[in-house]
Amino acid sequence: MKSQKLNQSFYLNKDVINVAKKLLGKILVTNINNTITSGIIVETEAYAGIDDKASHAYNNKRTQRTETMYEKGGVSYIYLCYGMYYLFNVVTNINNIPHAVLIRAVEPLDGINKMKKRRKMKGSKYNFTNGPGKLSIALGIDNSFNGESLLSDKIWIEDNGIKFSKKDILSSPRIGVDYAKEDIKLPYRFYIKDNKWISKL
DNA sequence: AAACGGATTGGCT
DNA sequence: GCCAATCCGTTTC
Repeated sequence: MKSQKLNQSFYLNKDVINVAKKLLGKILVTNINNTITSGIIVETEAYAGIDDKASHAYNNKRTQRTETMYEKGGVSYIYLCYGMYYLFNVVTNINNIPHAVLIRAVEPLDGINKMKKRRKMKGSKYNFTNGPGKLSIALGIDNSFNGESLLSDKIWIEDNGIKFSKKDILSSPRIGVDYAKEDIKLPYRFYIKDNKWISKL
């Protein structure tokens, strides 16, 4: 099967949980100055908008930062975490519904040497895309990608025909959202069983 | 194997 | 001023 860029309708899906699961096995690609780097998405988290206490858009919060999430599905939402990491999210649903999926880990595919170089790791023994901050550095994603269309030729997601069976898709509570009160426990993190590139068990 | 602290800055209470 | 959708090198059990 020929690799196929995901189209607008994929991102307009109104069920962000379903999109988070369907993104597993898809390929996240960046093209920066004609350098292609990519990875297979193996870990995601759904953030379900205004009713989700873990979401930046909880309670319909609109700020300069969150405004990107209110856009029509199919753009990227990038924000700075802990003052030093740019995390990549896929905006979903229709205009004004601020749903998003955080990509937490990818399995390296194309441009592996380039990704290692961007990560500036000493030696080669380290995983370099098994976490949301790491994969952004590896793929060259920074704040300039905020609001960028996923139908563009700078960053996009494609379907290579990879399919995981249902029993290989596991769920858990989301990582690092201890502030989210009762929503801490929601099983909105999805990842591939036994995949060595996920951020943690 | 686990625990800890430093890096570094935007966005709130 | 404090905390955050993190990561890494170092220290301690």
